[in-house]
Amino acid sequence: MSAQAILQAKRTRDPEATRERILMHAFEEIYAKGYAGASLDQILSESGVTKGALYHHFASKADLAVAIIDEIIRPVLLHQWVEPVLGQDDPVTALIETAKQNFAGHDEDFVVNGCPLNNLTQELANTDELFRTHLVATFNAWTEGFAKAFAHGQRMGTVREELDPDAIGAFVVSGIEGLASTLKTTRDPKVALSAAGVFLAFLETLRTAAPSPAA
Amino acid sequence: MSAQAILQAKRTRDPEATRERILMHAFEEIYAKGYAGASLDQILSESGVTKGALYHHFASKADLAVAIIDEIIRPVLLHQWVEPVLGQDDPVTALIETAKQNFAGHDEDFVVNGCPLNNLTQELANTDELFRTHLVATFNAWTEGFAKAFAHGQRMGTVREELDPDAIGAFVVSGIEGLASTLKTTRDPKVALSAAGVFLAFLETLRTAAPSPAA
Amino acid sequence: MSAQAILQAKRTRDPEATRERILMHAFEEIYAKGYAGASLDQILSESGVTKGALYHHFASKADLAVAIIDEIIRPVLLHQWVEPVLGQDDPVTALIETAKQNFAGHDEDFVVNGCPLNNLTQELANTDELFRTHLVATFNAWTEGFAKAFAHGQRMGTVREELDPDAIGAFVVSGIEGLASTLKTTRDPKVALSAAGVFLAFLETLRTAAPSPAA
Amino acid sequence: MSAQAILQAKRTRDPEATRERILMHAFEEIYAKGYAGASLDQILSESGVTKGALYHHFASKADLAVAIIDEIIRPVLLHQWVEPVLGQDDPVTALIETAKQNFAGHDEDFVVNGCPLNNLTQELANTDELFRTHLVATFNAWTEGFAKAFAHGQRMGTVREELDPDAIGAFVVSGIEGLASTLKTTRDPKVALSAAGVFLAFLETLRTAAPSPAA
DNA sequence: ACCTCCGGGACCGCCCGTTTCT
DNA sequence: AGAAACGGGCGGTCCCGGAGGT
Repeated sequence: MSAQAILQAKRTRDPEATRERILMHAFEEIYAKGYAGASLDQILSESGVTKGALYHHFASKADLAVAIIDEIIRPVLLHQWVEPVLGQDDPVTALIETAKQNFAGHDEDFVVNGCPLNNLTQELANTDELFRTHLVATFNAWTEGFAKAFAHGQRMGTVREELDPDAIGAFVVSGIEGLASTLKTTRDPKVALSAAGVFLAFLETLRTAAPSPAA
Repeated sequence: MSAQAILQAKRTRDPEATRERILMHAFEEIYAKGYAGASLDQILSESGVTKGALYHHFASKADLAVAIIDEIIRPVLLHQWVEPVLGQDDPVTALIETAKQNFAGHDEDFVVNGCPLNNLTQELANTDELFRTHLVATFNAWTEGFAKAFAHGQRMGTVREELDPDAIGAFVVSGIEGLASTLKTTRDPKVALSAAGVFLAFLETLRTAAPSPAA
Repeated sequence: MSAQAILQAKRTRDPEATRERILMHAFEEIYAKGYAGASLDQILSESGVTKGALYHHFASKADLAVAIIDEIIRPVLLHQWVEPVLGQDDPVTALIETAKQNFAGHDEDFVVNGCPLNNLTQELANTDELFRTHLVATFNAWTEGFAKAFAHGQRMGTVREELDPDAIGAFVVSGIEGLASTLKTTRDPKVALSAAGVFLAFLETLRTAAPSPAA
Repeated sequence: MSAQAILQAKRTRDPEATRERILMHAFEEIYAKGYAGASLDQILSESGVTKGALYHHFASKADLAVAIIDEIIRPVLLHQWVEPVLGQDDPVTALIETAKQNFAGHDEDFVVNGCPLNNLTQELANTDELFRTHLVATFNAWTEGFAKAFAHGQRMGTVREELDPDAIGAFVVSGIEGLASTLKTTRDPKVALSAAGVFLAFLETLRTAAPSPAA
């Protein structure tokens, strides 16, 4: 069989691609309407996939949601927030830059729909232990990413030594979630950005020595 | 009509009480399961009220949710967070005390179900303009309450003058929401409280030079 | 309100009648296709009733089936088999006559679909304890009806005294079920009737004294 | 191809064994849950066979059921009931012994699930002509087996001559089915055995004048 | 001979809302 | 003001079967 034939075959019968199609469209639908509000039929009709294919790849709607958390939300979150900061000798500056980009370069989706993790957390964390497990795992990965970054900064002498990296990591994530929630509520970037400004000002206080907030 | 008949009628025919019953049980159900996940039939059977009574008092499920936002969530929130701070000459100290109480004296509900406003915001802010209007109104009332409190503190000389009361108010609310979300996700008071500690430490920086908590 | 007005109102909104409509059509459908094979949507469309009405009167498909057993199958069975025999001084003769009528005057339904009790028993007795409870209750009512009739015959001196009424009652019901099953299988009244002939010949042996089967 | 490869292939590619696996597991599932209630997917997962293999060996679910009737139910039934009786000079004694064994040495399955033939008959005899054909063929084989046995007994002088072997055969099968149904309904061996006692007593009346069980 | 992947229909249950009536 | 009957539609799930591939 030639390489071309393989490619052609891939087009008509490609489980990986099918799974991906479902996953992406399901993410969009759930992101926009929430877990309970999302309709599998809607996801199916928009992705051009059938019931049979869906239930071949996922055991249930809940299983689909779990896959979205693990395979989409978590990696994207880590990519957007942790990667640019982790391993930097000056994590505070890196984090501030990252935050500015993520809040300023906000796509419409982020303003309207908020943070995907936060959405699912609010809706599902108290309904099903399965969901909470995967949501917590994502939250922890995010938190620990920041904690590691700050600890490295402490070793490098750019972050104040007396701080607890874990506590700061948790607070930073918590703050980001709060700001995302505020942005989604008000839909007014001005309000959100002014609140974000206070947040960034706080981040400055994490540095060692010189740069004080009341300079 | 005999006196007994009147009493009997009073018991079954009490519009205010009926409305209140519906409202309270609906709040509980929606608080626990979200708006989409809540079932009117469930609310009805738990409150011992019938469909007829429900639709006499409320035009629709959405109308019921709006009433919950306006008549339960908003007043409770203002009572718990704004009242203890508003008008205080040292609002920062008052806020810190309030925050400690609200986060430490956490009832089980708050740990498991999170902040009611945040829950509804995440689920409904992007689905229906009606909902968003009432959610934003609540958010603004909360924010402005803090802003006023800080402005008063500035006039009293307990809060640093160069700060923008509106921005701080928005950030504080945003931070509270984020911490509530964290608590709901992890269900681990230790994690949430360590993040909250950072938040409180930040609040301390809002004071004027000489920090006089018990002055 | 005049009597006519009441009747007219009854026509448009008559819960009893609606319940009855559902019950009858559901019985027909389940009788013909079995419990698992029966479709609620089919029952609804044939009875002209809607889902809302159905689930107002019955909690589930299972609940509907239970109502059919209790309110249709059991009374009809007792009416057709037990009533003509119970209290008769010569129950054997009465039973033989009844059996002849029920097997000979068979409607098409009985030949094709068999005994409703037997059908449901075969399908459901081992799947759900709820079903079995109601099926056993029906079976027992039938059996005990015959037992009482035989005991009365014994007191009247028409039934041989050494026989155990309960055992005979159970055997007679068992035999009727077996014959109904045979009729349903073969759809050949000749075969079924020749087997039924042996059954009736056996019943003759239950009498006292003179009339022996080999007379 | 190496010897090992051949062995490996043998293990996975053994059409007869695969067919047998499917057949046995399908029988168990249908026996327990009925035809409509049985799930092909369930059968497949329990037997470790795939859809492809199933539809290679059987054209449809119905075809599978037909194979079960012809290749499992019929031979087992004939083996259990007819073989011990056929060709015996005293078929009545042989039948009584067989019946005692089959009803007393009841395995749990038989008590709970009843007679496989009876189950399928009740469910399917009136839905599909194909099914009925095979069910009737099984029923007839059973009936005729008994008829032959009784005719032989008549020639041997152990069975009363004036009886019609076909009628008795049909009645006996009918009676067995009825007793099996009773046992399945009540799940109470006492009730079933007392009814069975009456049945066996009837069988005794089939003998010629001098009852010589051990002659 | 066998297997993964997929097609699409239909099922039961529930849900929100309305109507009729007291 | 409140109670009960009813209207329909949509929800997730599962199911039988077939097509494509090895």
